[in-house]
Amino acid sequence: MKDGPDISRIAALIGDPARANMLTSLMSGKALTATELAVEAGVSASTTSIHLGKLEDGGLVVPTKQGRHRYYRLTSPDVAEVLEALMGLAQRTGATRVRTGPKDPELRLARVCYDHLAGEQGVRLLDGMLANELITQDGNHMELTSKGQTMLADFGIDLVSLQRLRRPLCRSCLDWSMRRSHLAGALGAALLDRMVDLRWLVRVPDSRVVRFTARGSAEFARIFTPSVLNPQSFPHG
Amino acid sequence: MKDGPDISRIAALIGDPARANMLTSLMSGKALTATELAVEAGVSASTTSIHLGKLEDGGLVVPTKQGRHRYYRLTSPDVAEVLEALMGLAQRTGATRVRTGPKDPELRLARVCYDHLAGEQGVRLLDGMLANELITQDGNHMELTSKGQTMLADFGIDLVSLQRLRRPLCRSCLDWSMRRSHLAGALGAALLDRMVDLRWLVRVPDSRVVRFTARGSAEFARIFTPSVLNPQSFPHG
DNA sequence: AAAATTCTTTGACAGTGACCAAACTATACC
DNA sequence: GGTATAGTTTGGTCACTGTCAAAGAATTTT
Repeated sequence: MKDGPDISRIAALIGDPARANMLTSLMSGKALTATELAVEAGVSASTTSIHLGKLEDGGLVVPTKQGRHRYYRLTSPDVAEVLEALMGLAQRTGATRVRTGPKDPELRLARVCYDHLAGEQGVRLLDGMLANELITQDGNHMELTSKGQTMLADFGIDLVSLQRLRRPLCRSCLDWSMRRSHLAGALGAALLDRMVDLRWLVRVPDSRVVRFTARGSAEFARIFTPSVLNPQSFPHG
Repeated sequence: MKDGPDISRIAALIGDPARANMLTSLMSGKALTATELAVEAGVSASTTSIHLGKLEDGGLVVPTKQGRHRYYRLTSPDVAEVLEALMGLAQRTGATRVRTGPKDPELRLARVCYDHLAGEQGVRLLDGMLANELITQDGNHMELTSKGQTMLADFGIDLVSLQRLRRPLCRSCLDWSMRRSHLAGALGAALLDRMVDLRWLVRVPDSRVVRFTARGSAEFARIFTPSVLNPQSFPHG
């Protein structure tokens, strides 16, 4: 009766605390060097090397050689999605980290999920885009409306080059803290980039947390909030 | 930088092959006894007992004492969702079971995901319901339309008692084989039950596979296919 | 009351895997 | 070319966990 793919190999990879820490660190979307990951995981360099080898064999991370550094990143947003799902279950079953840091509320409000915005604000973003009919959703499949295309072009996002990527433009990703979907995919990533460019938000160093600036917070609410139904004017910066 | 819940505990639980087999077996939605799970996992009764103790401590399964049997089931559909997500990743990273049985194509077509329909037909069901405007979706949050309420009542589903449950009525669940969402939640479960009652489909014993009967296949296509946009008449019985 | 069954506990064993320090390779900087 | 830095490999230790058989507890059947 044990039909389906074998999940134990992958789960075992994530099941080691040191490796889980490395993977969680990589959820910030940044590629990290082996040494940085060693510090995150709290183990020696040699141990880290072995762990990273296993993660690579298992297809969870991918190295990029750059000079004498090896930068590691998650293989794909799919991996990030599974990690988010696990975090959700871990939290609900009470397996929360003992030191539930002061960062926790900030993390719930807005954080990076691999390469796009997650948390309360991430969910709000997707809700707003759906309500404003910038995106239509049908199952897990989402599409940009023509209204959405105009709006995003105005917002400074180059849709043409995004569509040239092999990666799906819109995808939904389940949020561990909100239990709702937020926007992933190439568009989700581009939106995060653009908001950082506009200084709507700044990334907290060495963390997944992002902080909205005062102006960013106001603009974000004005433009991506469901109640707003009329055409918008966008900042150009 | 390792912000967020600790995922390694849960992943480690799933990471043991014997336990992974047990959990995968429980994806059929049936509660199984310790001995049955021992057979599935291919380990002795004593080993099974220890495994089940750990899974219980970890909050992944829940026992029900019944006479001299102990029936185990997954704690919640959340757990099933994580398992599905892991199966998806496992398959994409090529960690497929070596003996990729003949059941595989059937499994992709239609299977039970804990308590609702998954696979190609499961995805088709949700697509059809969205296209026919029986359900609206907004992020991960879905709601039944008034049209949907009428239709489902006609179909023989008691929405009043469903809504009395604590469980959300509509929920989407990501399908490992299709990479699309299918309908979970109380309604997803009720629909599966009803289709079994109507003998539209039969469950293959000791498996997650479900087989559509000839009539069931025709009726299902007629009623839940996106192209159908007009009011339907439903079978009663 | 005795026998059969379901499951847990105990005790013992084996294998695996995580870990580190030190030696080694490769790249970059001066 | 010599030295610092980044990462891997090697060798060895330690702890944990999965495993089973056999005995024990709980419950049903005869």
